[in-house]
Amino acid sequence: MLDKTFDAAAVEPRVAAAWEAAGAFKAGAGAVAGAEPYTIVIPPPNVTGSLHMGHALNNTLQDVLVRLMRMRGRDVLWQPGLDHAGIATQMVVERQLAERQEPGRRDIGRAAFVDKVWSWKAESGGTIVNQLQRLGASCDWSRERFTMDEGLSKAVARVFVQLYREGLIYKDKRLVNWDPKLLTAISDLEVVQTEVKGNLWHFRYPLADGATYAAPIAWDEDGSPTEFEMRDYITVATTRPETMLGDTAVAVHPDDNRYRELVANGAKVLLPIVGRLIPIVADEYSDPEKGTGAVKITPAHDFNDFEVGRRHDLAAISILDVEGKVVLHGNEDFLAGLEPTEMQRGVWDQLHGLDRFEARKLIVRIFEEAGFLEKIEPHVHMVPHGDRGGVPIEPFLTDQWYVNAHELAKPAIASVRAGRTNFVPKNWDKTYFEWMENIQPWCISRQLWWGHQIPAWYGPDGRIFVAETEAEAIGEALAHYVTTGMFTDEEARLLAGDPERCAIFLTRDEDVLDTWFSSALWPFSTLGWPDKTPELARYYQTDVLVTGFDIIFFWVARMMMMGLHFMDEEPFHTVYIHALVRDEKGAKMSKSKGNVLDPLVLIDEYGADALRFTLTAMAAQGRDIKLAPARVAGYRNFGTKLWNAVRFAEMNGCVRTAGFDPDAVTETIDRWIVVEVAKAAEGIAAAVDAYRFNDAAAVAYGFVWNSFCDWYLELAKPILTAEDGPAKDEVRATTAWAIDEILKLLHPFMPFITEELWARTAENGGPQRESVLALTRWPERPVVASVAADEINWLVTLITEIRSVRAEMNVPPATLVPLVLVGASDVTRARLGTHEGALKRLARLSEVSVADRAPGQAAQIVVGEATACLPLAGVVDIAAEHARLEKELVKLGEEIGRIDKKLGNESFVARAPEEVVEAEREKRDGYAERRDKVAEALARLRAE
RNA sequence: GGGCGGUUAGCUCAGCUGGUUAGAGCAUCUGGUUUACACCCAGAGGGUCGGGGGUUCGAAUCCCUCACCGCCCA
Repeated sequence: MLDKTFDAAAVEPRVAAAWEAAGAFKAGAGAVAGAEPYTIVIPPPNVTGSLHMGHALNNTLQDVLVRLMRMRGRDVLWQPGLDHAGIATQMVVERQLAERQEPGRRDIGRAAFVDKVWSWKAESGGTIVNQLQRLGASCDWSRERFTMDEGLSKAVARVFVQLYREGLIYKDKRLVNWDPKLLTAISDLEVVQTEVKGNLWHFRYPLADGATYAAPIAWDEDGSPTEFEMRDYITVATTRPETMLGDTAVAVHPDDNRYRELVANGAKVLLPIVGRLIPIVADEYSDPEKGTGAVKITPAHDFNDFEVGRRHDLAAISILDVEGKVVLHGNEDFLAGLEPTEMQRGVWDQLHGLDRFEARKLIVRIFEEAGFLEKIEPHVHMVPHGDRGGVPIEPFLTDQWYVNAHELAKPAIASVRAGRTNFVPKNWDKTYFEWMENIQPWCISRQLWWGHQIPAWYGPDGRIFVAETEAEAIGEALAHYVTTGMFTDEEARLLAGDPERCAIFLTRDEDVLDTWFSSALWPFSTLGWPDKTPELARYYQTDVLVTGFDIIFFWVARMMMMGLHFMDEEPFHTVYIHALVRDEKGAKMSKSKGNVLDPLVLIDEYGADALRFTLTAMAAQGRDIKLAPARVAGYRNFGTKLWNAVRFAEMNGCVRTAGFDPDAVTETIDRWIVVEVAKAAEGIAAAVDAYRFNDAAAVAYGFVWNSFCDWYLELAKPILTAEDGPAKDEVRATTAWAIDEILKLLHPFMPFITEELWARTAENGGPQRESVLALTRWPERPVVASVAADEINWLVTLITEIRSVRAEMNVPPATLVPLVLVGASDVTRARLGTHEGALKRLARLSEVSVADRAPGQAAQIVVGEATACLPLAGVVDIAAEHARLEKELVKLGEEIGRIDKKLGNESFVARAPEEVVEAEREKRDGYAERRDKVAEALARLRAE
């Protein structure tokens, strides 16, 4: 006997163990012979991560897809794994070393540090895997992969080498986003723009050689200048004063009349503090409306300035070191062409070695003291910050490795254009195109130790040898240097046999690759590529990538590029973009706001099934999910409802019957529920196929609660309480069968409770279960038209109407009243006979009869062709009944009037489709018939 | 500034390609222990579908516009 409620906490681990024992999630488990593969690769969570709501939603949806497909007999692989999260992981381990007061990364050296990272991973990495299992994610955990695995690393090396040889990977000196705290380059996508309250400092740069110009100082109403003054300086505004040390120009707009002559005359500015003569260039980058229309140009410290510098062939002078400290001494680029005065030297000495923010203060002070500071305006602006390190990033000029993303993006764009890969919802392709068509070179090198070390070696002359292994690189290098005459054949042979000497003469690039470089290969590297494995042949192309829109650039774009280049086929034909989970007020969940809902806490409180069902039910396309715990509680109740329905069946001896044939049932309610099951199965599957998860959940919920519990079981009660007999046997068997089907239908959404009930119901007898529910076939029965549905609809309407009238007339529930049906057809009379028990029970009737004439003092309800009369002399307020009928009459009159107006409109009748017009006519007839009957009932009442 | 999306019952949201009496859950109100379930049952109230304009025989649905809100990219 089942308890009154489902104990999720106790059951979930047991069910999980049963799945594990059955190998239920293994690739191909439960597949029918000759099944088509169905593949999803999990968007690899970060090895340092723990489960948040986004993961919970993402993986619930994948699991719904995967479980449904598995039940339909497809050869399913849901490939799990983790990415190694270069920066994040390195930070975690470094922090741990610091907390334990152990020697730091640089003290112990690279090899020892990487060992520490691996031991950290073994101990505490990947907690999210267990958390995903708690959610019920039916991944093939036996195939779990990690981007740093040997096989995946081999794939990374192979890809790097091939792209290098194809010229699609190259080394370049460009501005990168530099994190001065973590001392590494990061990609655009790892940069977050944060609003900062800063200042706009207005600096006066003196013009060289006594040049002057007329600057407007007063304007008329139209904004035309009316007064001018002669100036021997030009004012620039900046949010980053310290970068002025690296200024190499001042830019003005070519159409800006104020400066036209200065530009034409080749006037120069004498850069304060530095003493460099820098040109005034005309460039459209500068906005004449903003400030003075003149802007300082620091190509080495600003992305826009870098482009301006390129256009005007300006020097890029970097004045900061990797930690963001000013470096002037020994800075060749800076010193070039300068002849500093004593005073300047003194200032440089002060500035050298200062942190960038300290330098800022000092420079502002110097400008102020020199009278070159015009004004300071408070200014709120966006400052790029590293998403891991949290400090403002510094555009920094360095040598890095790049992928020619522009080239790789071309086929990736074409695939989506041609519909070989489709976004769901469709409009996300705009975001994809927007980004892909403006894609920048992808900086893939990172100055970290944790990650795939770049397979590039440098010879003594700096020549680069790129190869998958060190041995190959040495071979190539020696061959090369023999041809250049550096070594003889003999020397080369000796060197090749002496690894230690090789290591001295060839040094490997110290940097590692961006984590996303390896994630980009995920859809095929996890299947064994570059080896030609059976899994690769079978499961690539995968079916769908399920992810959030914020990750389109990270995963979708990169997987598309790499998949197409190396597999000649898109990694997935569909990209389902789901919503963001927000708090109940619609705010993004964040630790600082303290509005984070922890999925694990919700699982503890309500069970994994409740959380999953909630997320599924709320996963409407194109709208964010505002999650309130009350919703989870509501769907927990749904689980309890199911649990109790099964409990009720158990109490009534509803045991599964061997060879039960749903097509052979004869009781009306049984014939009805058989078809309803088929409808629900079809509705759910169709909705999931269309990625309309919320629709699927709604169909399942409505079917189980409203159709099955509220009506089928209630209608079954009179039969189940009656004497034993064939009807009771059939209802029992049908109930047991229907519950089996319901467990299947709900299983993709609520796997734990359904699996548990699948096992518990088997304990009550009946045939042995052939497998766990997870591997049981999904119900696929044709939906057929059935007269039983009409009959049940009639019954439901009749009961509902009677209940409604009773409530309205204030008939106490305990009072049983007689029902007299007037004007009933033969069919209705027959139905009345069939369902008398249910009718009496559910409408709380004392007796049911038919008559030719309505009894007096009765409430009257028109149901189809008949009128149901509740003789309520003494119980009912006849005046109230008058009013009720009159109200209904008015309402019917309004409806008819509305339709008449429509049908009276000539162009409606002429232009609307025939079936629409016909439907309106039928509707009108129905209303009219009903109106007549209600009018009759009213007349009868009045005559009394 | 560019792009995307939203605005439907007190709340959270459905409503796909224009034809419904505009739905659901929660909340509210009324009543209820009846072979499961009070995490329950029955019944009820509540919306001029953000404003304005247009297309159409017909608009919550398509178009334009305005307002407000949100997100992404500058």
